[in-house]
Amino acid sequence: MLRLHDKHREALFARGHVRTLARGEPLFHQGDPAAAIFLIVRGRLRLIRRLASGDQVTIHTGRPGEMFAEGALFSDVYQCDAVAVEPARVRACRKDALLAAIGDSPATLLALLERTARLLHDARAMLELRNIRSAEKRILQHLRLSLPPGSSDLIVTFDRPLLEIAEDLGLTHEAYYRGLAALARHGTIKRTGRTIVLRPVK
Amino acid sequence: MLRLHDKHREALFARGHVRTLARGEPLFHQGDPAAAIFLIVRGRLRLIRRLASGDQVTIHTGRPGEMFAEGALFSDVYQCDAVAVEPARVRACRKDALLAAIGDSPATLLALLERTARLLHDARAMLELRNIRSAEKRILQHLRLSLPPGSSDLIVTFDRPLLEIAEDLGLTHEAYYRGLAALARHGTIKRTGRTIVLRPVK
DNA sequence: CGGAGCCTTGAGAGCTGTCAATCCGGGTGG
DNA sequence: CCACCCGGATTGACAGCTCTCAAGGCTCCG
Repeated sequence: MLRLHDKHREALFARGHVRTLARGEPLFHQGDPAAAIFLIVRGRLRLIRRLASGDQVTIHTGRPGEMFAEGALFSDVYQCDAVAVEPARVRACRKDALLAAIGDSPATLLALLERTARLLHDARAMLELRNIRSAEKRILQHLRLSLPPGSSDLIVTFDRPLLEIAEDLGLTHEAYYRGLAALARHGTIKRTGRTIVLRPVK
Repeated sequence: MLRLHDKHREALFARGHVRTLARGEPLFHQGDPAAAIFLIVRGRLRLIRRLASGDQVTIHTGRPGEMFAEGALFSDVYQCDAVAVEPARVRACRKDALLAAIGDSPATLLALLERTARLLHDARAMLELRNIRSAEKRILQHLRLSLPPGSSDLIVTFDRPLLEIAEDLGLTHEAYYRGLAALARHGTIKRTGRTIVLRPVK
C-alpha cells in the first residue's frame, strides 16, 4: 500500500524475485511467516482476512504500481490471505533487505513516513467523498479534488478508464456516466473524452 | 490523523498550548505558516480545502483522541482550513519540538511509521467496506471486522453511540438500526444494547 | 473484418434516505 | 423530589435515487 519514491522502489525491488499468478491464485496465506513485501507489476490483488466466525472480509485491493502487503513489515506472520483478482505479476522484496535499507538512513525512513502519511490523507479524503450521498455532487467534488494543485485552470484529465474512476467513487459506471452527463447538461462541466473542464463558481 | 502511543503523546502535548473553539471557529487557515500540529481533546474538527474554483471540499473530520493536521509536518504552510464542527478543545504541539523529538530516536520514528501504516490499513479497510452496497451485508462485515482479534468468541461491544457507528459506515442511523433488526430477525446476530453476538457460519 | 474494452442510454425495481412520531434514560433546575 | 429536556434508540410511510439488466455504438487492434 505504501509507494516509495521511484528510485528507491527500483533499488529495493530490482533484484527481487518475480512471481506470476493466475486468476484466483494465492500469493501467500494468513499465518505464513512474513518474509517479503511486494510491488504489483500487473493485475490486482486482494488482501482477505479469514475470521474466527468462518467467513472472510476483503481488507484491501492493490493495483499496479503500488506496494502490497507492507503491513508485513510490522508482523512476523501475514495477517491476511493474498490472492490475485485477475492474472497478475508481482516483484518481491525481502523484508530483511528492506529493513536494513531504511535502518541505514533516517532520512529514508522519514521520506517513507511522509509518503505513508500522504496516502493516509488521500484515503481519508476518499472516505469523506463517500459521505456525499448524491452521485452528482460526489462526482463533482471528486473532480474538484482531482484538479492539479497549484494550477489556476480548471482542467482534469484522467489517465485511466472512467470505469475505474467510477469504481473508486463507489458508483457503478452507469451512474457515473449519467452523473457526468447531468453535470454537462447543467453547464457545470464540459467534457471531451477523459478531459473535463470545470466552470468556475462565479 | 496520526495517533502516537499514549506516553509519547502525553509527553509531546503535555506542555502544549490549549485552545478552545466555538462551533464554526477556525483553528488555522490555508496558507498560514505550519507551526504546530494538534491533539483533539474534545469535539470534532474539519479540514477543508479551498479550491481555485472558488468552492470547498472537506478532506477529513477529526475526532477526540486523534492527532490532527499532522500533514503540517511535511509542509511549510497549512494546505487546508481547519474549523470546529462543534464546540471543541485542542492541545497544540509545536512542529519543531516534535521534529526534534523524533529526530533523536529512529525507534520513535519507526513506531510512528508503524502506527501510520496501521491507520492507513484501517482507512482502506473502511473504504473496502463501503464498496458493499447492501446495508445489511455492510453492517455484518463491519461487525465481523470489529471482532476483537485473536479471541475466538464472536462478541462485539461498541463503546460509543450506534449513531456514530452508522455514520462511519456511511449509513443513516435509521438504516443502521433497521439493518441490525433484520440481522437479528434472521438469527445472524443477537443484540443487547451496544453488545452484539454473531452466529458462527455453520 | 471481427472482437474486445470502453462508453452511453433506456426502463424498471428495490433499497435507502428523508420526515415524522414515540420511547427511554439520565441529567438539570426549580 | 418532581418536571423538564435532551440525546440516543426505534419504527412506519413514502419518495427518490441508484443499481441492475439490457442493448447499442464507438475505437483500437489483431
